[in-house]
Amino acid sequence: MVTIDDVAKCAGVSKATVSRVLNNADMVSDKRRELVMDAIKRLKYEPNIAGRMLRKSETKSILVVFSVLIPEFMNAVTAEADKAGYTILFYYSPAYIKNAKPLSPVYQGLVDGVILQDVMLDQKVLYDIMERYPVVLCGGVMSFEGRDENSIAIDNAVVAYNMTKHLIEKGKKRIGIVGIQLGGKVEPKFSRDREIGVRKALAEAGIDMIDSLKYIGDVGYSTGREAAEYYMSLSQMPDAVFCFNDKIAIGCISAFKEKGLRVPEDIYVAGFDNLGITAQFDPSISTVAQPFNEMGELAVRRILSEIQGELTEEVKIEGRIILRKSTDEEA
Amino acid sequence: MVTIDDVAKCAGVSKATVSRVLNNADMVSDKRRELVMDAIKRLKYEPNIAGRMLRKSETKSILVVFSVLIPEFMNAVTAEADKAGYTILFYYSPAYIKNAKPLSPVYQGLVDGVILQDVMLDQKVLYDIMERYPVVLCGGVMSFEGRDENSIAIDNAVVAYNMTKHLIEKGKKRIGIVGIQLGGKVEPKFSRDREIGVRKALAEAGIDMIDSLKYIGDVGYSTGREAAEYYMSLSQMPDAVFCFNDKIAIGCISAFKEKGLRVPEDIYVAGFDNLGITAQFDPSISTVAQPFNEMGELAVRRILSEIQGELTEEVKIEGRIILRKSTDEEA
DNA sequence: TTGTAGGCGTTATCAC
DNA sequence: GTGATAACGCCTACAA
Repeated sequence: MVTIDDVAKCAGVSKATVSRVLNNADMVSDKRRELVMDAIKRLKYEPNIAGRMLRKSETKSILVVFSVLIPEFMNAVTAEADKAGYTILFYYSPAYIKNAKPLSPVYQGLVDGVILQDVMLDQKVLYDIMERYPVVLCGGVMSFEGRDENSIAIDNAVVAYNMTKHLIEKGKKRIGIVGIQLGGKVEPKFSRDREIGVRKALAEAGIDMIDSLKYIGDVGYSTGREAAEYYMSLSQMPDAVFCFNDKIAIGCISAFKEKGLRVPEDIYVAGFDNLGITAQFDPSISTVAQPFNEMGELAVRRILSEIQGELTEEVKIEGRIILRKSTDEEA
Repeated sequence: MVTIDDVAKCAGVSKATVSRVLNNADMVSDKRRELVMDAIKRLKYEPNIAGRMLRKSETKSILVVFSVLIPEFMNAVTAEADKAGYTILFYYSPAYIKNAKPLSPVYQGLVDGVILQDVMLDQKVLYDIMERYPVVLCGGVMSFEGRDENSIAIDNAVVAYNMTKHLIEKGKKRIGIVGIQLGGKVEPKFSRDREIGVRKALAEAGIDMIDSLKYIGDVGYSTGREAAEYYMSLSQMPDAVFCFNDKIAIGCISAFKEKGLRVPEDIYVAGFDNLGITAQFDPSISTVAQPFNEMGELAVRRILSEIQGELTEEVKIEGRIILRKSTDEEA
């Protein structure tokens, strides 16, 4: 391991000087600063986290706990943190965490803050973490009571409302929704919000939401298949199905097609998330795109401002509906 | 923060004794051990990780650098490490890394070892990391010269050979392949290996590989679309296309379908990776499944044995071809 | 502007 | 068995 001593020797200065260069103290002569920078590069030196932590109780790294991989988000988070000299570490976790066990790195104090992306925890565990670190929530899977500015998500009700309005304008009246349950039990906030949006659009159009057309299951293709089978078993099928994620929509469409139903001719199906595959699928799938780039950047900026005790401006991020063939013959 | 000193004072012993109690050294008298345990409980003492890390230069965590998310792999890695009391941290990186910048956690002494999953680095950077930490390679994206037991991947040539044999048995003779390039430049080892397998199967069947039927591009749907367009522009099209990943296969099939070509009736298409979507797609897609669970477990066991300086037995893992409609009318 | 020195909390090596 | 003590790598008074 390369230490600050090695750098100092290599650059022919004292380790205090090296430390000063690292910490941007500007009372270092340009000449020595350059010497030091050179040595750092040559030796590929990076300050040892343990040493720094012990001394400053600061690690310059942020933990992102995630349950869903979104490359765009990961890229954005990593890049934004990098700008500020922070390192992002990812920790993979199930979408729903009941106890704190899966979060050991959090408790080891190896990071300065935690971003929870698409992870739903028991409120007690959440508050326990929040006592130790700044926490930012991402993805709308759960809500903070109070600290709403630390919750980063699109307004799910609004986009669901817009999508539903589109279906209604296309003449659909019997709209089924497929909601999401995590760990076979809990419906995350974003799913409940989307339902609220759907109901609002229906209500405004004077259409009754038919409760029996709501199906709920976990994330994944099979939920879509089950939903499709359920709908096909009804005496009167829905004329459109709004699935609360794309995998569900894909499973749903596949099951319909296998039984000879045509999408969109016989029934509309919409998804959510704008996975790459939705543009490739036959039919291409209407869905909702989230600005994952912005979300990642925002999450990092938010957590850094918490860590550094500053305030940031409130930024709104918005989902955008994308209409494709599965809900629009002419698309 | 309560330290080991506080505990020592509270229990009326030296901190050395407290440390011994904590580290299960059994040369502590029962009487003092109890005293210490009592104090620890009363003060809610938890050893400071930074201190321990600094002293032992052991972090009990492993970094997994990945460019492709495979939930099965991540689960397996996390679970297997957990068994041994290790924590897995993930670090997201592009598939092809030219310099060491994206690997800062490695240099910060945050981890005891590194698993590189589907990440291709400059050889110089790789060797540099290997000088500092045990490294295990996963996914066949590059090769170790020498240390082959630390390279975990299926035998890509063999499965590609098997898939090609299947195509040949189905009567196909003009077989196109779509290879993979990372960062727009480098063809990873697994792609080259797959080509070797294809060529071998063709050679054995006495069929000439038609070089103009090889297309190469990056991972992703659009490569498949480009390949399809390329093939359709030829005076004589291939009768089967073996794409070296599923996204490419999907893009390829989509483009064919849009031009009115039917898969499998007019042309066969096979993929690689067994993404969930391949079973849902229309037509369902023949592909190769990799045992990601085993790979994850194996990778962790391998790296732990490196860290602890033990030897493990050599285990072979194998890919498995899965035949579906896209290469088999009756499937 | 630079270097020296002390200490953050822990464990390991000594003596006793 | 037990207790002093010396590191581990870093940052920051303080002295020069």
